[in-house]
Amino acid sequence: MGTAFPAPPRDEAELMMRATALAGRTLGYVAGQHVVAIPRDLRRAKGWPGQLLEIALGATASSRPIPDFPHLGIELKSLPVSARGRPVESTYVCTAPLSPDALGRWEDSWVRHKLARVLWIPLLGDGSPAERVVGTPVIWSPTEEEEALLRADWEAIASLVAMGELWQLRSQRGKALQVRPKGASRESTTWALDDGAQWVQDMARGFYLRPSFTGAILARELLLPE
DNA sequence: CTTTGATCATAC
DNA sequence: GTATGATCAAAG
Repeated sequence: MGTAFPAPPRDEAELMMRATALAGRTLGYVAGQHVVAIPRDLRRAKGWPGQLLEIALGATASSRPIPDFPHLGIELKSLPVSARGRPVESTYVCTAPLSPDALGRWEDSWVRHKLARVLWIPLLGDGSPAERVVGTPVIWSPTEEEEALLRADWEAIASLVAMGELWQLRSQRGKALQVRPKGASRESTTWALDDGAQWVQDMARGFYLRPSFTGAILARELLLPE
């Protein structure tokens, strides 16, 4: 049996060693190693795969707004993929603040910092959680092209927020980065500055990466046919 | 089949 | 409510 709660990895190399060692294992096996209960499906345990991988790899950030491996500056993201290695879901990045001050500039935005270095762990299979299989890990930082794409999408969104045009924050915007609802329900709200510079409650939203964007990363790093 | 809008669990 | 971990499920 493995250690219930492994210590954080010393460095990126050790993290990659651990991640590589998980490749080919089922989530059921990994859960057994760390004495983690397995849900029968993900309908009421949507974050389970990600949280299991955090435990298995020694992540420490928990629910704090910092990278999963703070001392390494690395964010961990599980990524469900099809048999052909294509992402089947978008990837949540972070909350989208709806006021210009909170959004800040691209250079010091949450999105840019979170995506500066990411460990992607593909997960294969769409059956029971226990039967899903860990894929080959990918450690990634945005290329110049990818950063430019993210920046352009982010700045288009930021300008809408700056003008208080909250109704224009639609999911269809953005080639790589989109804004979508993010909350417990459609009633989940957050404070926002509207076009009359008044503070109002508006639907809570988050930044997400489109599957085409994450798919291109996997295809390149794993030499998959696109 | 892909995308969008909605939703679930948990910590604080 | 804000943050983390995301996927579900209806619509296009």
